[in-house]
Amino acid sequence: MRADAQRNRDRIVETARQVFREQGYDASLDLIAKQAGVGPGTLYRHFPTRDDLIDAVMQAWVDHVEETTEKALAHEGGPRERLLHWFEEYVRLISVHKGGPAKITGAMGDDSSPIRSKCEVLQSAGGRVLDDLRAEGAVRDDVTPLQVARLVGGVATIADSSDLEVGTVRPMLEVIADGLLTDPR
Amino acid sequence: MRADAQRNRDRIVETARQVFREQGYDASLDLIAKQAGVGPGTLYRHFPTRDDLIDAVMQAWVDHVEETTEKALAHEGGPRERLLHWFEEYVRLISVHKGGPAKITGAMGDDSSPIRSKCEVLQSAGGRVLDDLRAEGAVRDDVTPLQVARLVGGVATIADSSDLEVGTVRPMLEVIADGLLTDPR
DNA sequence: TGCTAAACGGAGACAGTCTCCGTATTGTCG
DNA sequence: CGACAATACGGAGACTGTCTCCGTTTAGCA
Repeated sequence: MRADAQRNRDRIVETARQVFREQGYDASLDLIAKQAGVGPGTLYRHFPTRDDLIDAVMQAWVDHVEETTEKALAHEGGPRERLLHWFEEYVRLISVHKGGPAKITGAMGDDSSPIRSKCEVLQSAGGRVLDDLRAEGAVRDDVTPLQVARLVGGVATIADSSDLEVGTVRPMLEVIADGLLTDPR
Repeated sequence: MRADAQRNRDRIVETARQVFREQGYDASLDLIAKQAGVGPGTLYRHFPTRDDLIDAVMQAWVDHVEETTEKALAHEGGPRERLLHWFEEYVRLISVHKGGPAKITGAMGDDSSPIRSKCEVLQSAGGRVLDDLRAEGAVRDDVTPLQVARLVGGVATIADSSDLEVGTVRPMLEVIADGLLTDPR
């Protein structure tokens, strides 16, 4: 890639990161272009669709996901405690941007989604948490990680669109956790 | 209201019902106006916001909700069976139009939403199902009907945006149900 | 230094939302 | 019946966002 192209690409991604954080994923792309000091054409050449741009923006976020997963796996406590801890981290992770929960949860299980690769990190993270608990016989095994992701993602989506406080989701996550755990609470 | 105003209002609602069913709730309002044979100004005078129009369209749907609720309350079977039956009916009800689950679940608990009155029917219906089960001591009492609506609405929202088959949601609803029920399964 | 492939960027086509205001219709009252 | 408010209509157009085309510029190589 030519040097100027690389420079512009970087500026667009950096600008997009800020604008998305402030205004959500449906912010105007032309505005992002202008703010980055490039023409709309340049933005659209680098990122033909909105999702392609979101994908690029998420690169740093992916690292954060991986780090958080490690911590969640090492979390102390009983199965219920660990499961809930992961759920809360998960909601926090996908809610960093407005509209994020819907976007990410929607992309899961959709092989053709441009941001699918990014969701995979999350999905495998959830899979690991679940596998660990399953190995102890703590959670039922007739539910797939994808289904769990959709359950928790659904709650996060509603919380996001209704501007609910993060703490508000806890009781709902508990219901899901209790529905998944095998042993009596 | 003047006779011509009433006539136009009716035509707009009827047209909107069809267009929403075909294209979802984000269909173009100017197109609905044109299709109804009125100017955009007329549509916007009758319905200042999109939600106001959706509210009017939903009037017939409300009757359907009430009828379905009666049946669900009369449904035979154990607590788990009855709860799940209601969940499935609920998902079906809010998913009649594309985008419906997000729209309806988002409006719940939002006192200022124009479509709130319509959601109330659903909410009280859910409350009745839950109350009945609670009276038998079958479901935990530390979870509010609103939280249950959000849990189930979340699943419906994801299913709607991911174009999932209706049958696909059953396992997820089971998790929620099991998380709510008090007795061992 | 000159050339060419690569990249830029902005004008503008297109679509949707929503408003303003001149025009038309309704229904009432003398 | 006829006229005159009050009410309602509707479309032109302002505004915003998406996305493309193509004439112009620039990087990087020989």
